Amino acid sequence: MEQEDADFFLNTGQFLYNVGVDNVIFGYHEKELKVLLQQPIPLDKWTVTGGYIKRTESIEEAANRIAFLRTGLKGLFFQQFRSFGNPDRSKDNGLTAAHLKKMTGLDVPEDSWIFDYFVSVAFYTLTEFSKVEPKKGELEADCQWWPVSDLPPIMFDHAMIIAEALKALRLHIAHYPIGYELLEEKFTLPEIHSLYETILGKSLDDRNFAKRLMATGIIIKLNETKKIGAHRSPFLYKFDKEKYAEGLKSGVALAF
Amino acid sequence: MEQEDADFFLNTGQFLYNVGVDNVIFGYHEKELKVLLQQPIPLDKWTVTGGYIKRTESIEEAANRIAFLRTGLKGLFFQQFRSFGNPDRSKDNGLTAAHLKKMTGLDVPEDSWIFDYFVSVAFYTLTEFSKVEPKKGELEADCQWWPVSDLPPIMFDHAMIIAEALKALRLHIAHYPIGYELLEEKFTLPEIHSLYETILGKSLDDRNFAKRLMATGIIIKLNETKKIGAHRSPFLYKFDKEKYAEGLKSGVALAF
DNA sequence: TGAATAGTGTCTTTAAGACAGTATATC
DNA sequence: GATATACTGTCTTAAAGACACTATTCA
Repeated sequence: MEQEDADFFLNTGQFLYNVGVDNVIFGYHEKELKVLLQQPIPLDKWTVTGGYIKRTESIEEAANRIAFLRTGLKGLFFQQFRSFGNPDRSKDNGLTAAHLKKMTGLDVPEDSWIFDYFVSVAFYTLTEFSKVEPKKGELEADCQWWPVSDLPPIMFDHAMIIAEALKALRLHIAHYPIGYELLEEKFTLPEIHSLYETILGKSLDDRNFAKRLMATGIIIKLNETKKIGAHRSPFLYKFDKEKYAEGLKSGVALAF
Repeated sequence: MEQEDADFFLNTGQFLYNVGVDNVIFGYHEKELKVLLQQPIPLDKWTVTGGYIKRTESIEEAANRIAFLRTGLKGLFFQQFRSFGNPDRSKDNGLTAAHLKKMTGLDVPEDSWIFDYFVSVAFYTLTEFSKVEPKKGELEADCQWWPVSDLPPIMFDHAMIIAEALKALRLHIAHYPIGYELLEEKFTLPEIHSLYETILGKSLDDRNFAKRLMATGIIIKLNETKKIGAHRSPFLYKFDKEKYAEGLKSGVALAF
């Protein structure tokens, strides 16, 4: 990848300058909310996954392409929530051409465009993380899931980006349905209840939760139960696709 | 301005490439909601006011600086609402180097950075438009207020940007206090009532409006009345600065 | 039959929404 | 006193929130 690298660090015209995309990829599994982070180089600091925008694609397409590189998943639900830009945000004294050379052997020009002032258009997305095997990029040292409640040291302003993403997600959940990407096709009431509790970070009264969720009409009770352990079998539900799509468009009232 | 122009069109390093700021500047005055638009060149098409980001400033600072250029106002309330970016969004066959040359006499290179793919970080802001004398830039043909309900032909994707800004403003109004920038220091209930009706584009029951607005505590009734025509004099109110600031931070319930 | 989880109904409190008559100022 | 606008209170309805018992499964 010698020549490609040289081209990349010089940016021969494939990518936009000074603007990129950052994806806060949230992953849910069994009452745990995690976020996918990567290590740009072997430092004990992490960033959200992000990348550059090709001249031929929209910012949304860039976000999708970049998320696919790390997760192997396509067609995720994406939500743009804010853009970040100031001259100091990409400054981190750990990330220099010299350190990159030392750790990776790559010759990166000190004035490479990748060290320039970048405005970041930030998106968040949601997935079921047990299905995802994170794939690190060639220029990254690592890429893995971290619990939202117990993050490692974060580089740049990415701690703020994650915090804002979580805020946007929690606001979003009050106005739009959520869960399609995070649950099996058929799921139980306790499962979706835990999902909402985990994302919102607080407990929700089970009776009121069920009452209101059913009132929206976005889920349908099935005539099957899920066999679990030595306990009463819970009924299975599925999303009403049409009502769900309509809720995504025009909103639902779910202010838990 | 010869040399400066040449420098500008070549971008000698003062501005970021491929990313800029667009401001949807809303103006309110006597029950009318307007938006400040400019004509980049003498075409019968208009854009929202926008500009480029200096390498030394944040995107918020850029938005403030650019709004100041057009309105002469500083310290406006700004709200970032979305970023727009796709390869085709800046394509408008009316805006070419040849046409610019013809209309303005300026020699703009056909491959100037200003014709490139731009990601736009969009903000909206609010002001009292009767106090503002719009100032067009040197490269613009015109700059003036247009009623939101009766817009001229709009260039690029700026009709969508305006529509999204209005949507964001109307959503914002339900969660945060508004009006500080749009009303005199002392104002009457009917005045703020009209303001909300105008922004929301619908009529609000006067009794319920007053009840809820007072319940938030963000306005204080004064012991003065405003002398108007041959009618009962309405009481004056002012914003409770602290409650207002707190409402901006943590939100208020004003879902009209 | 004990342990663990599923599932649901009612009451209270609060907020939203609809609605109309009295008060005040000026001419 | 005619007119135009300011101002406010009550009732109804809907939603939110608090709360606890019964049902099922199987070890």
